[in-house]
Amino acid sequence: MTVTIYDVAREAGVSMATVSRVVNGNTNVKPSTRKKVLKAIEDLGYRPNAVARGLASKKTTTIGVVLPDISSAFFAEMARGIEDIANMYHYNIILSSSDQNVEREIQLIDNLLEKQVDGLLFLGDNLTEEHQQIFASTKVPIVLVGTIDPKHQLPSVRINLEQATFDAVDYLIKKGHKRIGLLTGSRKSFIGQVRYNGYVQALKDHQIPFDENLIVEIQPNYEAALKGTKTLLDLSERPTAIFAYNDEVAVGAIHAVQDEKLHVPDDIEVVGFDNTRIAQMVRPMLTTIVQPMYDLGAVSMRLLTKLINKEETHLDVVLPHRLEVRQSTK
Amino acid sequence: MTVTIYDVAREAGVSMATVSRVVNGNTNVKPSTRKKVLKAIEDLGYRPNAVARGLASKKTTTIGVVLPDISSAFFAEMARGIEDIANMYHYNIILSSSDQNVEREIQLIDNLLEKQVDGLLFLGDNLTEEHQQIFASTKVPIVLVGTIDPKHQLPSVRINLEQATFDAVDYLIKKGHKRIGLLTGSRKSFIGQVRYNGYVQALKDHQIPFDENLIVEIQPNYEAALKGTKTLLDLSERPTAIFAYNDEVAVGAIHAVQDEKLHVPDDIEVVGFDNTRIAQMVRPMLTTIVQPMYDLGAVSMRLLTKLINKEETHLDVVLPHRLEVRQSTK
DNA sequence: CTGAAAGCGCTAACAT
DNA sequence: ATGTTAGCGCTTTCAG
Repeated sequence: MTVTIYDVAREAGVSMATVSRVVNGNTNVKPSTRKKVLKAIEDLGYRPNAVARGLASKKTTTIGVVLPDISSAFFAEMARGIEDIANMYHYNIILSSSDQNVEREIQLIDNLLEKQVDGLLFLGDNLTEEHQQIFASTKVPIVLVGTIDPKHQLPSVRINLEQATFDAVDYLIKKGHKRIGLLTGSRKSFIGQVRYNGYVQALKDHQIPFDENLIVEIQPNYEAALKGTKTLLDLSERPTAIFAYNDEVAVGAIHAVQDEKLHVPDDIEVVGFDNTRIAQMVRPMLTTIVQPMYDLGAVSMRLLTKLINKEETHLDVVLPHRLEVRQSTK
Repeated sequence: MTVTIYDVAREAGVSMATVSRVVNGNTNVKPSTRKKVLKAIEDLGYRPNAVARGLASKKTTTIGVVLPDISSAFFAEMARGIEDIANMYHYNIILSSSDQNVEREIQLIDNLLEKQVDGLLFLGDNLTEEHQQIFASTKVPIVLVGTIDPKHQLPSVRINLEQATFDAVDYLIKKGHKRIGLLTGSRKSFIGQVRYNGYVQALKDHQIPFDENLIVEIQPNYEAALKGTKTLLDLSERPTAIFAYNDEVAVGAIHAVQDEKLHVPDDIEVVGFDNTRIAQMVRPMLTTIVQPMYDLGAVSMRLLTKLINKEETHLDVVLPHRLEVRQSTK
């Protein structure tokens, strides 16, 4: 039924080794026999079986990607960066959304490893003991994207999240704000902790008193942001600025402020995070921390190819971030 | 180095066939020997090699997905639907973005076929002769998502695009509009043609004269929408309503209108398409055609599993759409 | 309920 | 420059 390398060999009157050589672009083939083989391939409609090749060569040219949610603009953009570079190096990617569920993450990684991926890209806020364990169980190269290994043992590419958070809060403080609301994710995750630290550090540097009430932990989505902001606005002494976990949350914050007949940025200034497409698609346009999502994906994929090829490379890449000032701040 | 099924067999004192049986949950194994095998697996840290399994069984439990751009909210949402159902049936997905480039689409499909995917999901506006050809070259089940095969030979799941377009324009006409701008994609693509037809049909049904100037073909993104809308507004006799290709374009249209110091919906009404997350995250919130993106992905993946298992099933599934009226129309 | 043996389609030495 | 020969790690009859 299916035509194999063996059929091509017979048709072309050569051995399968020779067919394999021309298929794989090996130069040691006489032009005339190469032509014969190519013709046989064409005639028979031969399509190489990558699974067989993978078994024989122990390389699958596919890499596994585990991320929280592909439907999120943030991760989708990273995924695109990953894909483009993967493609450039002739890798395919197997994508899996984990919803940040540890058990599921582990299961997905295990599954990917069974599929013999040549490398693994992991995007997720938290690196538990279980993660460390499964990562240690394999020699497949792994790189962390957007996170960091608390133990600094795994390669990663990311921005300096604590610094970025610090920068945003520092910017607000320098504009005179003393009460800055923080709409953030769970402080139990590593990332949540890091961002919390950045916030606290900025306050400390300017000797501004810390108020627990100004910290609201939410799921990072629009609806939760609406509610979380309401909580902030209902405070007896409400904040004059809000730093949001990401752009979607920032948009929610703005709308919640507007719902209270207040004005952004005149009454309350809002700063987002990420600079996803939406940042420029709302009015007022968002002042936000620019995180180079596409590049994070692209660079980590590039790093992974180097690891796969056992090339020398930096193992902890920190990409630049910056604050883009637009209309949601004065 | 790597532990194989053979190692497990030796450790457990059984044959590899038996190990294979317990790994694959075959019932014909005595509980006591099953236990022995499980212990050996645990002790050795055995991880089945899916590539070898794929070669032997001719099933890879992975399906290929070709879509225009994973970083687009529209496709990312569909991808999530695909993924969830794929996971439910224990399939992995290999994702590839094509940028709607025909040559690249063909190449990606070919590559996926080499990888012996068990099924293929294709999302793209256009089905050329080349597509038909490569699809015909394999017996791997294929389903079209969001599009339709002009020749009605391939399974597909979609909404009735022409009807949806008609509905939106019809709605606008019934509100008294006679000059309705259409910000659309290229009419050369099959989809573009279908949507154009829906627009024209609605006009015809209400005996409203057609004006070519009201049709502006653009790339479906925010920036292009800004420009395209400007073109529309600069018309000597400008439209009183605009129907946009998708929500992002609609947002661009709204902002372009506002840039001209006009008001939405009072001066110009705007209708979007898709109902992506952004529709509710802008002010005014978008009136838009609701396209069930997640379901389109989920249902097509479900259909694909049926095809793979050679089960009976409908081959042309049309999912419902509807117009969600919000603030961008009066 | 369990084992033996023959592939699955290809790559990679090793010869020639 | 080309052919021969072992596997790669697993599934799947077929026996027993």
